[in-house]
Amino acid sequence: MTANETPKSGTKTRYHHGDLRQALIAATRELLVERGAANFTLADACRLAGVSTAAPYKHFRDRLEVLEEIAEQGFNDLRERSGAAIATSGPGTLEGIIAMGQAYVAFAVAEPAVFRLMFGQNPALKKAKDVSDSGHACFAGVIDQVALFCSQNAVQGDAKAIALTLWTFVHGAACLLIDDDYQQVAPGLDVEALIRTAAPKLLVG
Amino acid sequence: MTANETPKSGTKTRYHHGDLRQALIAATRELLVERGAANFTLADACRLAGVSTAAPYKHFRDRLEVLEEIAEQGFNDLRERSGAAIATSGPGTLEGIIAMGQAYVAFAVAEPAVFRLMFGQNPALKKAKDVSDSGHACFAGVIDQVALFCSQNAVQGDAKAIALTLWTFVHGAACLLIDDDYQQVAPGLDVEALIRTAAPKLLVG
DNA sequence: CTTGCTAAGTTAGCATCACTAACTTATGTT
DNA sequence: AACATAAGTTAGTGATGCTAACTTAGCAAG
Repeated sequence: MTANETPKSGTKTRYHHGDLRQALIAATRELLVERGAANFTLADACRLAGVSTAAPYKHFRDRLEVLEEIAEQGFNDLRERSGAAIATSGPGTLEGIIAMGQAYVAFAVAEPAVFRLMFGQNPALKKAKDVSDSGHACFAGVIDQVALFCSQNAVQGDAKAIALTLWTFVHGAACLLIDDDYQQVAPGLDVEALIRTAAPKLLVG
Repeated sequence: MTANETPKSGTKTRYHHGDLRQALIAATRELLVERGAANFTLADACRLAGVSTAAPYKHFRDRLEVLEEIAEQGFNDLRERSGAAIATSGPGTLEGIIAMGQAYVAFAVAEPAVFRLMFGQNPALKKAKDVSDSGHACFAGVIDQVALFCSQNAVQGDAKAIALTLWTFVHGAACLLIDDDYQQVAPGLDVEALIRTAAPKLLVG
């Protein structure tokens, strides 16, 4: 008799106190922004949500399951942003590919903690099937898009290999940006320009 | 009367129990390899070194200071590896630049936890002056090397910008490799080949 | 050789955290 | 109106980071 399937009104109504599950996710995201995943404590998320420290375990197996859910939402978010970038810039075009790269970096900058959850090393998290599937779907979209460009522009060479190359570059840019590593050698670097310059080189070569 | 300056014999002799400072660093590195920085506990390092959990505070300010020292050693290690790669492949050559990139990735693969400490987000760690300086020196070497190539081969364009582009790509490859993200879309990818292909494209344009 | 200073260890204790168990509240159904 | 149960509570366990106060051991000077 899991009464989860038919909540009272529309989208978010749950039992007593409202939707604690989503409230905890929101609180966790807030804390992740402030202090990073390493220093985040579930107890503080409880305090933010105004519940006892035992309450989360009615909704989540683990401290980790909260992070899993956030990572999965992150992949959906990233896929939407990529899709939007392609849609406005034209599928299969150089501009579209570049816009996708910019969207990738923009996402990392907007949600660095979530980005690190998604791509950072966390074996327990990556083994979660939902997260793994979301990630795969996300990457598949990117690779397909690059393959489309290759076929439309008659670019020789393995489309998948090229896509991997582009992803590698854009991912590196995102990491170095959000981890403040660029600041050491090139403060105020224009990463958008960096991508705009490098993308065509890697695409045609 | 800090008696640290003139130890009894040569290099590592300290007071009673031997060199606990280095023993703790070694133990910490071991644990970092096994479980990553997030799940590492100082208490376990103490257990490995065979001392009480209060002992570290005679040698380190903090749990964090152990990590700072490891990060700093990591930058020195990376600089040595880069230097060796250049030395054997010829300074200012394409092969030299590529070898440096491979050395960067090889270091990340050999010491993923240390690599993450060095480049990952950890504001408290990056503010440590020793770590910051080591990092800067390391990057400066790389950039100089690329600049040398540019002048020797009469490549037009800003040498520093090109160096940043190369670093971005190689760093992305290292991250995606050690975080197991390539496995999702391209299991068994040959990263060395990826770098060998991309480097010339980014260098000349 | 003894005395004493002090670096380097110890045990004991604090506050916090993740998580569990057992109890209580309140909600929707019958 | 009664009840079954989802969703919350308090209380408790073991582990952690770190501190305070005590103990041990190495070195130097008298």
